[in-house]
Amino acid sequence: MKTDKQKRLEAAGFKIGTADDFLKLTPAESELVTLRLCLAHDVRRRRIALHFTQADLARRLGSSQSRIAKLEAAETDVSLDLLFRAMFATGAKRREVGRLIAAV
Amino acid sequence: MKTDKQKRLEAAGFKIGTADDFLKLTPAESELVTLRLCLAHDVRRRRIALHFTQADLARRLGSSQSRIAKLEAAETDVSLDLLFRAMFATGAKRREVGRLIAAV
DNA sequence: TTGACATATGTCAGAATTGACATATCGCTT
DNA sequence: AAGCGATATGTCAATTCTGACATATGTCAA
Repeated sequence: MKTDKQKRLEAAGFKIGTADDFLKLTPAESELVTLRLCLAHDVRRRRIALHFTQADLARRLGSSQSRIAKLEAAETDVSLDLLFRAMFATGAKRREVGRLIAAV
Repeated sequence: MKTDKQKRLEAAGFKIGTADDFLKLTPAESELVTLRLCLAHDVRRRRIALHFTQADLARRLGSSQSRIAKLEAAETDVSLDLLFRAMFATGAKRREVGRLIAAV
């Protein structure tokens, strides 16, 4: 879900850093980018806390190690669906996920 | 993102109601279904509160009226990506979305 | 070094999701 | 009843996302 703006900038040689909206993203776009980043980060955090390898989590999800690597790197071809399924596959409940998302 | 179990049951003539896991869903599946339902419901609630028609919201999202109808009905071919983009397009912030998701 | 294990990166054909469109149905006013 | 605006439902070609695979890179111990 790469925006046109992101595509243009990346074509020009720029990369998205951890900061969010120093590019002129609409508020909605910015919220979405941040959401993806914090989910990706938390999947990794939770996976490691469980002493799972990426392959372990992939097996649990019916996915593959390479896709988990991309997911944790928040690559643009990873869907929110997969991110949430990964969260839930690490045992997260809605309450925890909600708290994560709500955190400023 | 229809699970095999859901597919089997629906093939046998059953329909998913508003209740969640009276079918034998794994906890992860159940969390995902509930998440989708409450997002879909809240998009409609927020849209109506803004006095938007489905077509209005669709325009704002670069989508179409029919897709918004499907989204609000939580049809299975609607992605979480679209659900979240719709939430943000109604002006929701992560904090509100998080609270919604965390709510029991 | 070598080997073993974990993670990263690139590719691709198949699957899922998309917006667009047509059309049906509903609710409401005249 | 007829007209109108809003919503629902079905279809489909194009786009996006997917798991699988190959392979590269990194890390650590023997």
